[in-house]
Amino acid sequence: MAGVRKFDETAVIDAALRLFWQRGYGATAMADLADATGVQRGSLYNAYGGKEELLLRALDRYAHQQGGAVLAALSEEDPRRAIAGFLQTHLDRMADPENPAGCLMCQMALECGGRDTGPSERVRRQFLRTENALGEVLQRGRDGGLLPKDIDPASLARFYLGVSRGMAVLHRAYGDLDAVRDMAREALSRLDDPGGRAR
Amino acid sequence: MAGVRKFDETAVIDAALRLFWQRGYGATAMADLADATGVQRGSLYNAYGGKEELLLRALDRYAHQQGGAVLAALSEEDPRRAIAGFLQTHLDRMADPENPAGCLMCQMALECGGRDTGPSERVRRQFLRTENALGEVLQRGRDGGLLPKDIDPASLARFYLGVSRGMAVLHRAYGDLDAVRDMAREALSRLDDPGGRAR
DNA sequence: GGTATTCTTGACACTTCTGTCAAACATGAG
DNA sequence: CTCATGTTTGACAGAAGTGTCAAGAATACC
Repeated sequence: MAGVRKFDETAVIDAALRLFWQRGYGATAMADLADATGVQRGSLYNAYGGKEELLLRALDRYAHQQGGAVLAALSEEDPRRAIAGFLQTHLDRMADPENPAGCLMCQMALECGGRDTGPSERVRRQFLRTENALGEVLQRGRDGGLLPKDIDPASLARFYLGVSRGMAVLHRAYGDLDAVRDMAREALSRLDDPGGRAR
Repeated sequence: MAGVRKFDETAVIDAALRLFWQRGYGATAMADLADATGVQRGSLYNAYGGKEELLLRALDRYAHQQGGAVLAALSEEDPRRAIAGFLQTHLDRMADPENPAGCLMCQMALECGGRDTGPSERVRRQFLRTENALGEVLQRGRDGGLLPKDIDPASLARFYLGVSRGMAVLHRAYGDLDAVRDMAREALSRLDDPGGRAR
């Protein structure tokens, strides 16, 4: 093997992640990537083949970064605290002024969602992964008696997945966290148990 | 006044609405609009000036169409049924095979949400309108004793707005209504009152 | 050290999209 | 009927994006 790659691949994927997140996939050109990274367009084509592959890598990277925090939150034993932590993960990301508004995964879900292309498949898989992780937490909570017996873990998992998605939309639309925080709080109270309903 | 417009303006805005919804704003070219409507590109530029104005009109039209159903649902006296009807409105739209997946307003919120352009301002206004309508229903319900006194109508309004947004994301990502239905059901149960908590 | 392999660079050809315009056309108003 | 006004049409110029490639540069491997 000779002819070693000069540029920092991590930096390139990070830049792609950020640009796609900020401006959207369609509105980001290869030239923008080249400008942002200082890597020549030709090198990017040589290394990745094209824009879609860069998006796929950015999505994987994003999933890896965010997924770490999400899984950490969901590994909390108490199911309510786990779900609260899950929502807090998203709040934290949105509160970070370094990050563009919203959620890359969410935006690509909508922008690429019409066709069944690679990116939309990747997004779907990621959503399912999250859904499953949420479902396990809820199932465990129900089985352990920490959550009401009459909940439907799979259904609630989709609910919380959707809530996190809705939060991202509100964040991007409104530009602030007020509505996002409200939404998280109200969603969390779905698990409240004021009359000791857990049985 | 002479030189009368030949094409059906409604048909053009409808086509724009559909194309933007299906493919996204950036991925739709003026030529696509021209192809879809049979109207020459030059005529479209003459009539609307450019793509952004077409998006604005499409958004207004969409808001008008959807807003009608939403307001009708929210005019139901019983607040729970009103909220249920609100969510059902979105379910109905997504269940209609004529419609592209997701929600135009939602998609433009994300695609245009980074910059503070005309479209994103339009989306924000529409979101606020919906939020307010929801808030009034919840406020009325609380004041009338039909909902628990301890709810926060403004916060819950944002919650249900966000839920409807999350539903759209899930619909577009998954392509089916299963998760969407689950989400609506779970969100609605936030208003449940198993122990007669309304006081 | 030589060599083969891979990366980099800048340029090129091609496609797509935008925005504009002059000329032709149509029609309501007088 | 005539005219003024606004629309349609097709073409044009230019900007932006994509994908490719040959030549040059760098380096691991033998």
